[in-house]
Amino acid sequence: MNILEKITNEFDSFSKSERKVAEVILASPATVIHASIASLAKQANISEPTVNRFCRRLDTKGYPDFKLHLAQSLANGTPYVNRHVDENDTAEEYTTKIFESTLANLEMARKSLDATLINKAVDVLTQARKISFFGLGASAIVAHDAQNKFFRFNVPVVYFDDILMQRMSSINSSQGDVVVVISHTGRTKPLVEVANIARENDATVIGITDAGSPLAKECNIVLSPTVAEDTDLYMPMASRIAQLALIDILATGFTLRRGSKFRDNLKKVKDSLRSSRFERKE
Amino acid sequence: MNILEKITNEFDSFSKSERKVAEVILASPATVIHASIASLAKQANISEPTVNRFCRRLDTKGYPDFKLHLAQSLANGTPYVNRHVDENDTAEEYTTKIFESTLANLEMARKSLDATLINKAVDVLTQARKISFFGLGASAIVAHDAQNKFFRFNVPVVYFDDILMQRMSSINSSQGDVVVVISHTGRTKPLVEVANIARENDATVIGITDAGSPLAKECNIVLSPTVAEDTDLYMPMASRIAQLALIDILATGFTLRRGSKFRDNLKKVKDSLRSSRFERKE
DNA sequence: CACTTTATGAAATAAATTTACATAAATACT
DNA sequence: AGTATTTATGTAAATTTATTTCATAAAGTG
Repeated sequence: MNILEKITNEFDSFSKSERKVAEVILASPATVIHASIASLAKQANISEPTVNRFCRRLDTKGYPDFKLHLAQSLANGTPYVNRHVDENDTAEEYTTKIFESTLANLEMARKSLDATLINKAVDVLTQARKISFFGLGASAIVAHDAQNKFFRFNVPVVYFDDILMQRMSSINSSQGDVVVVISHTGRTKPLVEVANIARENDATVIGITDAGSPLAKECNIVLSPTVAEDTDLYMPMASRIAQLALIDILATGFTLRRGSKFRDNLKKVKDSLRSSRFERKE
Repeated sequence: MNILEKITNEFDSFSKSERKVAEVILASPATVIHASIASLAKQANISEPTVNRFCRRLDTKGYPDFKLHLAQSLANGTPYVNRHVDENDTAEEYTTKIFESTLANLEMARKSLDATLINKAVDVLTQARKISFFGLGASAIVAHDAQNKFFRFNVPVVYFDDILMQRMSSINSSQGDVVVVISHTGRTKPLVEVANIARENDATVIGITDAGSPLAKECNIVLSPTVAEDTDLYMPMASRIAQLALIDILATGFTLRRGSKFRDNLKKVKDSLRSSRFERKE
C-alpha cells in the first residue's frame, strides 16, 4: 500500500506527537521528501527521534527509507486498473481506458508467469528438431506471430490456424518435435485433441493457456499468462497481447541461449529486407 | 524526464567511471535505492565522490536526492524504456525486462496517439462499405487480428498478407471502401504502392504507420503509435503490440458508435463458439 | 494516589554524504 | 614525441544527517 494512504489510515492510532508529524507530511509531502529529519522535526515541533520512530512505525527502515517510500507514493500516483468502457465515452476516454486496461493486464500477466517454467520451455525449444505453433481464432494470430519470430532463427518452424492441418501435422510429429498450443481458455475441444495427438506421438507439448484447463492437462509444460479479460465487448483483447509478450520472451530466451554469434544471423535476416524499403533521408 | 531514461540517453556522454556507476544502476535500480553511496561506489569499483559527481551531473542535488528521483522512476506507472536484455540474463531477468519495455512502449504509444484522428478513423470505418486490412511481416499479424475483430461486426472485411492479393484487392476498390495499411516503418515499397493504388481508386486509406513516412503520405488518415523499438534483437516487438492496442481502440470505437443493440450481436458471435468448448465445471 | 507503562526529548554516537585538495589520466598544442 | 592544459578521479578530512542511549515526563491502571 501507498505510504500516504497508510498514514491517513493509521492516523487515529498515532500518538500526539506522531500526529503532528503526520499532519506536516500530509500537508505537503512533496516538500518533505527534500527535507532533513531535523527540519521536519522542527516544522512539526517535535524531536528528531520522534520522527525516526514515526518512520519505523510505518515499517520503513528509518527516515531516509521513509522518504523513498514517500517519493514513490508521489510519483505518478495512479496504478493501472482495469477500466471499463462506457457507452458515452469520447474517443479520448475510451482510448485511455483501453491503454490502461492493457497495461494493467500486462502487469498482471507478468506477475503470473513463472520464470522457471519459461526457462524450461526455452530449453525445450532450443533443442527442438521442429517447432509447430497452433492456435485458433485470436490465438491464431499469436501462433502466426511466433512463426514470424522463430523462422528467423533458422529452425524448422510451422504455423497452422486450420484445425485439419494442425491434426495432420500432429499425427506426423515424433520425438524431438515441439508443439506449442495456444488458447486463452484452454477449452477449445479440437485444440485439446491436437495436443493429445501430438503427445501420443512423443512430441513435447508446450501450452500457452489457462493453468487448470483441459488443454493444460495435455501439455508437458504450461505457461499461463493470467489476465482479467475484459468481457464487456466479447472480444479477446488483453489475453492475446499478454500471449504475444510471452512469445517475445521465449524468442529472446532462445536467442540468448544460442549466443552472440547466432545473433549476427538475425541481423542478416533483417538486413535482407533493406532493398525492399525506401531509404530514410536523414 | 524519468531519470532512468536520462541515464540511458546520456550514457554515451559519460566518462569511464560514470559509465561504471550507470551500469550498476541500470542493472538493478531497485537495489540501488536502498544502497548507501559507499556501497554503490564499491559495487561500481569507483570512489564515493565520483558517485556524487555523477548524481549532480544528472541535475540532482546529491546522492540522496538522486535516490529520490530514482525511486520515483521506479514507482508504479513509470516503467522505463530501453532495458536491454543482456547476454547473461536469467529467465527471470529477461522476462522482467521485456515486460517493462513493453509497458513503457505502450505508455509511449498512448501519449503519441491523437484522439481526434482516432475519432475520424472510427467515423470512416463505421461508414465503410467494405474494410480491408493489409500488412506484411509482423504487421500482417496485426491485420490478421483486425480481421478477426471486425468480421464480428458483420461488415464485409478482408485481410491479406500476400502482396499480390493486396494489389488486386486495391485495384478493385472504389468509393466507400476503406483500406487500412499497417507498417511500422512505413517504408515498405510494395505496401506504399498498394496504398497509392487504393487511393487512386477512391478508397479511403487509413495508415497505421510512422507519421512522416512515404506510406503516411499516401494515406487519408494516419494513426501513428510511436514506440522506441528495441533493435537489439532485430525483431519487431513493441511496435506490433502498440498496433494491436490501436486495433482494440478502433474496434471499441466502432462498437460504441453502433450502439448497444449492435453489441448483442457480438454476444451472439461469441456464444456461437460455445458448443465447441469444454464446459467449465465450477 | 502510587505504580507501571508508554511517549518524548537532549545529548552522544554512529553513519553517511560532501568538500577540499592532490594526483592521475586524457587531450591539445607545439 | 614532449610539454601544457584541461579534465577526471581518488584520498582524507569536514560536515551534515540520522540513530541510539538514556533520562525524564506524560498517560494509563489498579
